[in-house]
Amino acid sequence: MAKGKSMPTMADVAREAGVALGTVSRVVNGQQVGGEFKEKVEAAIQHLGYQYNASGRNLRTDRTNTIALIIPNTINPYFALLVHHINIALEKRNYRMLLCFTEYDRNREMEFIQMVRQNRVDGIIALTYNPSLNIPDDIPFVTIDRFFSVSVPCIAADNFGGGWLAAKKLREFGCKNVAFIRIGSTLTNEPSKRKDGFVSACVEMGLPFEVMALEDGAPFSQFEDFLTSHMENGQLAFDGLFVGTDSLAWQIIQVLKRLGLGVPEDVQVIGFDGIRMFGDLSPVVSTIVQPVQEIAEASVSTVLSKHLSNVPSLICLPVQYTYGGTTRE
Amino acid sequence: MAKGKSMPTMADVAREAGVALGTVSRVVNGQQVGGEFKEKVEAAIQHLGYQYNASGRNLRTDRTNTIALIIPNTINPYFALLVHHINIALEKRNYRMLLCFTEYDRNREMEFIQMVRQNRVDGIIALTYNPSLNIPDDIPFVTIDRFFSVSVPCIAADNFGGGWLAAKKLREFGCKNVAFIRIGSTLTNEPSKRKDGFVSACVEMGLPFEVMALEDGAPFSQFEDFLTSHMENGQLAFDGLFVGTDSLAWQIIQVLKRLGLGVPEDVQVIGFDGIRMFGDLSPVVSTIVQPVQEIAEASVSTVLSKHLSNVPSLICLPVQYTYGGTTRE
DNA sequence: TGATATTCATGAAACGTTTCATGGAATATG
DNA sequence: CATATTCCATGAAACGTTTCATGAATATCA
Repeated sequence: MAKGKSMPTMADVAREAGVALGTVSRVVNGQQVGGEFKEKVEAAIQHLGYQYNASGRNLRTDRTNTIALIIPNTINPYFALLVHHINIALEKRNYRMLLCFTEYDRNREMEFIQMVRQNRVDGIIALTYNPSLNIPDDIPFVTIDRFFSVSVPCIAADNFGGGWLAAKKLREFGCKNVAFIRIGSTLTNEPSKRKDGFVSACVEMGLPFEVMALEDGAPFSQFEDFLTSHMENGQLAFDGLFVGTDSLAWQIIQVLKRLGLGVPEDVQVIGFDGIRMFGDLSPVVSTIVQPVQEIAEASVSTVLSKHLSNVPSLICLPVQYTYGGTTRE
Repeated sequence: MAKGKSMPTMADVAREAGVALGTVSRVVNGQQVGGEFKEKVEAAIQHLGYQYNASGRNLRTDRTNTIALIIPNTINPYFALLVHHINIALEKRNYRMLLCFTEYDRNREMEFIQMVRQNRVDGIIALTYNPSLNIPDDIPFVTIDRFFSVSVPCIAADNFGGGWLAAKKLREFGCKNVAFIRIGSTLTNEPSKRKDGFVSACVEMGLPFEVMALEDGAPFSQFEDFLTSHMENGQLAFDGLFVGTDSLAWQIIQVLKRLGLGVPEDVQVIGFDGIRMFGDLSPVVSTIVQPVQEIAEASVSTVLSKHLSNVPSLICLPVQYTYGGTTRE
């Protein structure tokens, strides 16, 4: 390791400044130090180009100022956005992020838990699809979008409210017959409440609805079958669709177009997530936008809060509807 | 920090197993240890649930098994993909990744260099837009897409070849009049070679071409002006466009459609990067695909190679054309 | 002025690991 | 059987920091 042959240490600084080791430490950490001493130490630090060694500090304090983020990947734009905002929130507090990509692999998740323990992270934020994950009880642990137990705080969007809002919006746009479409075995997780909110609102408004749900791994063609089976001479039985995620919504829209249906003229589509093209251009579809920044901020402040026991076990953050071209404006 | 009150150490294991500290260390590190001892130590490790403390090891060895990745953000899909593959390449080698998002801010970059030095990372991989970045010479340093000097290895796609390929493809599709469009002050960087390759191929093939380049921060409307100024009774002067990035290509396509031009019927468009919708669906536009996985792998193996001086100063990796619906198939 | 309180630099200990010199036991060699 | 050799567990030192008890110097008060 070409690591500068050997960087100066506090001892070097102390020698150069003619003070004790502990004095240097207090200067570096911004604690009370007599003016004259402080100047000498700072001069020596400048002169030697001293940079403190985090390894030494970590060892001594048994803290690393690092939070592990366990997440499937960074390819999915929703995850990418989450990583982004969590990093910002951590950095603001002078924390580092240790990223672990699970790729939805449970074995990898287990190994990560072990690895981050070896690295003595100060906390873990996890977005996992493994309902039987063994959550360590000796490290502050917070989940996103997945509820495990009342002793593990969960941060999520208001999925129920999002589903509700989607139904309201479709009604507002004049829809007479709607459907909810989703994929993924998320039955016990927070995002499944999107359906509940949607259904509740439809019932309350007396809006006829149908639900089409596929388990993880089911062939996408089943959606196509579902749609075609609800068509009669070129007309779809639904004039409004609420789809569980933007990604799925996009795929559904391709199918609709292939079936000769216009979006939003013939059928209006609302997705969920708030994905934008290239991360910064306009939203891909009309959608219920997740409050990603707020989720990130809440996750970080929760995992870092010293008294984890006083913290709510579930935090739901408000969502918004955004127009993206697949509904009437 | 609720860190398990105090996790067992090697000393605890040694005591439990009735052996010396160093013996435990050698078992943990898989070094030669007599069978009987090894068993006893492993039993004690199991029994105590011992996990080694990386801080102690880092301090002692002056290595952290961590590489810093300095990159603008993870929102841009190209960056997200890069982060993804670099993480995989590092993990394969039992390295961790310390992520630094610059948000294109030079001050932040400088602070990161300092921070990663404090954290004693074993190397740095950087994708930076700051041509005057002060590159440390005591930490292995590798750049992606930006060439600094022969002493700093740069890994990049074959941008020249990509531009060349784009021109060939447009010609192959029957284009008679083409243009290159780009944005960004990348004049001294690798991606600027996209233009060079494109121009060279056009010249060689005798294909008439034009170049429209905007510096960073210029208003996007100038592209619109450029296009409209090259229109006459609803016809564009070009029947083929090569655009510097997929993101820009997407925006240009929106403008073309607004101007009543069909893509690819009236004008064919090729982008650069290989961005896919939602990270995994089909490509957004026809494009020259960056070999992201290869770039990641090369960056990691280069930064970790012990003898950085024997390493090429520029590594260009081959690109591919992919159909995405904005050219004839 | 003398006694007491306050401030703050000092020196040493401790964090958990790796590594190195030491030497005892077992094995090989003559 | 004596000596040389190998093997490998041991104990201690070291990595760079923070923190704590100590005590000297200064400030406060009667």
